[in-house]
Amino acid sequence: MTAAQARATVTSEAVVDTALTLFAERGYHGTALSQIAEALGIRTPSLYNHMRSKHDLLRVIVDRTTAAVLADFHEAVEDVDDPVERLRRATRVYAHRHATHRREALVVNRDTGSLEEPHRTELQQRRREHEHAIRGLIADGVEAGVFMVESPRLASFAIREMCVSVARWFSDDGPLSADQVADQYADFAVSVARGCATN
Amino acid sequence: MTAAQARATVTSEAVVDTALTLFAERGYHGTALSQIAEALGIRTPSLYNHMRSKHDLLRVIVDRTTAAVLADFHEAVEDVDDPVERLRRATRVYAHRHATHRREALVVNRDTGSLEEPHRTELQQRRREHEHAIRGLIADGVEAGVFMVESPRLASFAIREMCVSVARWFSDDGPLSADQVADQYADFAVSVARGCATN
DNA sequence: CCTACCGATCGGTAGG
DNA sequence: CCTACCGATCGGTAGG
Repeated sequence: MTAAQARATVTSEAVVDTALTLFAERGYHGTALSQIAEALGIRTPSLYNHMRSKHDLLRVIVDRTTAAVLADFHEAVEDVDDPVERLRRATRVYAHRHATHRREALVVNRDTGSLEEPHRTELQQRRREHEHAIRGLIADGVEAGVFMVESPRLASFAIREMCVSVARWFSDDGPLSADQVADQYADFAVSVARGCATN
Repeated sequence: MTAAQARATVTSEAVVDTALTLFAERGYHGTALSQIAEALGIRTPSLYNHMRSKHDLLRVIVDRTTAAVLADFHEAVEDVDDPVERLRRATRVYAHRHATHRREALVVNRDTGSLEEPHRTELQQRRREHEHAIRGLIADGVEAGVFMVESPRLASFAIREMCVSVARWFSDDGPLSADQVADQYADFAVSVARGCATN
């Protein structure tokens, strides 16, 4: 089921998925509902059988994605005690998600600002939660003497954005798999936290 | 000269500057010319005395910024031979620029895709030039035996985006100056390139 | 799922 | 620098 067909039958999921593709490509404000409808092979008003509004499509996308990021994190670090390994796993799963869910990442990072209140604040809160979690892992490692950074806050910013950026270039047709990229980025993250720049 | 005043006199630079602020805040497609005009205290059609089109405003912003990034780079590494110091200086100046030119960075990274051809391709070409330059520094260090990464390409992606992200959180009112942030990010970059994750 | 249609707003032009 | 105005398109509704 790809594009225009006679008397298409469309689901809510298909609408979200198509919105995801187009929002990622052109941005939320750069995408018209008519384009989403056309990609699904229906007329614009028919979309309203499957969604509340354009804004709600964005809200759903951002909501799901940030929830999944937090779930990933907790699953990745549970049952692991070593601070280095905890950071490695947390960053690996975060980078991995950005290779396998590129569209979601692009939309969240580009268009969260277009959310209306109270959604915007709620979502930023959830992203902050992930940032604080990563920052905590780094601070734990510093306390344990295995990491050496001046500011866990700065390091967490740098490490997280490094992982996020995978969404901007990763391709399934590229030379490296999502797993391979995630492993290397996890190494980058640990290198940053260890702080081996000064000799 | 801030907002609405009776019979304002506006310059081309003021229009670009105001566009920069609003594009950074709401995105290119999320900003109306009427909002730019209002911020300048004039009517929308009067903008056309100082610009060619909305699209051209974006083009000018992206064009200037990418040119400045390349100029920064070349000035930073000239007369430096040590590969470690070359990477340190290149990333320091890049991070520093993203702290001091936040709006420009946000617009370039968010809205370059909204440029029409041939501008879009031209500008991506210029960004690629910077990426290749950073990649080259890393490859030089690997060859010299001072850096240790599997893929200079991946490392350059990670390091560059790390620096870019400074624009997303830096504040003049924050605890760290642009210089201090730039120094720490340069350390992060060198740590990544040295590859001290595996023990 | 459709056609018909809404008010609002968009970027931009004419003409002074 | 302005007023007056353009066609196009926006997100969304009515009603079936």
